[in-house]
Amino acid sequence: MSTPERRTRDKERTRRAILDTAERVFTERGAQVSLGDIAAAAGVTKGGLMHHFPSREALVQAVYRNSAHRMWDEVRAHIDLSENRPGKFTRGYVRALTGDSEYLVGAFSVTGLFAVLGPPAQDEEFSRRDARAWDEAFAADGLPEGRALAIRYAAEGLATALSTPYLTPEQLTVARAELLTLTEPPWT
Amino acid sequence: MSTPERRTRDKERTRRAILDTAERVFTERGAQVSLGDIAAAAGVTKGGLMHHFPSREALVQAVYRNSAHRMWDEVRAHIDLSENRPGKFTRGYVRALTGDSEYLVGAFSVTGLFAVLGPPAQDEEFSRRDARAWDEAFAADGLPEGRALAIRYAAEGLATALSTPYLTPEQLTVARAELLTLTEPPWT
DNA sequence: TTTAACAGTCCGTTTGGTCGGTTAGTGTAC
DNA sequence: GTACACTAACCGACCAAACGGACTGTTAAA
Repeated sequence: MSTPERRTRDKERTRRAILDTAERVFTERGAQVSLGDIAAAAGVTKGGLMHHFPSREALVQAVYRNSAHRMWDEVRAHIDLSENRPGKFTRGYVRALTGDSEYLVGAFSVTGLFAVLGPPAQDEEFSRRDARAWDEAFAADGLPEGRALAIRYAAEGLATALSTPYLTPEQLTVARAELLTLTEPPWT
Repeated sequence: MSTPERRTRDKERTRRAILDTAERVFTERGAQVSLGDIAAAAGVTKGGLMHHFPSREALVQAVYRNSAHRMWDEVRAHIDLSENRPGKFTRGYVRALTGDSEYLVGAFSVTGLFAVLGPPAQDEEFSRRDARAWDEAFAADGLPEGRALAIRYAAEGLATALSTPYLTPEQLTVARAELLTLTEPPWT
């Protein structure tokens, strides 16, 4: 049959399930959740999880990298290719981070969680490369550096605040509109 | 004597030492550090720590509240009382959060750490009140809401990024200057 | 002498990780 | 096409270490 039937054992399917579940559980309950809890939430035993990710460190790293990639995907998806003026990338960044995508919120939370407060030096080289890539993308966007930095970190601050119950949808809407306006001239 | 001599046992001194040490260790190594490690870093045994803070929850709550108070103190200290125009409070906020005070960085990190990703409902009522107080302070500052939100969250994003090695001092300086400029008219 | 700020020890629980066993998938020979 | 062999996905029981917290002892302060 052409329709991929449901098999009881599927390496890739299980791996994905564990990865997605781990990301969700991490963002919901913090970084200290146990492997047993993650495994249970993913519908596997801890032994099964250990088969796919030989250590906790390995799982954390996989979740982290996966989220980092999703960040890029999501931002690219929010770039309006028809815009032929500076700030295109920055606007995509703002739209992605301040949008209502549950998907992206998880990715950003995990990225921040492990980048800022997670296990030290868990994936240093990768983090450094990723940070540089973001810097370069913003630098190539044609906005004055200060303005770009302000907008960028405002978007990140908003994305972080989205995980709390203290940022109202109205505030988010207003802030988002302001950030998009700030990407347009005059910049002075 | 009027000079407070160094006593070998001093409730308040020890409590402060534990509190400050705990905050430092939390920001350095994440929220999962053990009480034993905190106690050792503070120069006390775990038993001694348990005498001052009967449970882990109690210690976390004390650190959290302490940091929240320090945030207010630091921001107030950075307000220029001679400014007689809108944005006074917001500028103080920016100066405090984007300054180079190691002191404040720790406070903000811990606040964010436990507010966003820490133990759920560890001090919910207090958090809610605190969040409302910040909202009201910004609302009373005379800036357009969107502009105020953008600046506020940019400052917070920058403060968060300060804990990482990926924000250069030059970037911080430029971003800080831009945020201060954004508090001034014209606001469009 | 009394109080309380500690130190030191112990225990039940939880955690990350290991290991041997079980069974579903897959290639191969007939 | 089906029987067989082999690989690997997955399970379940287990262990040593670490943890939070309770408890008892010790000693500086009042």
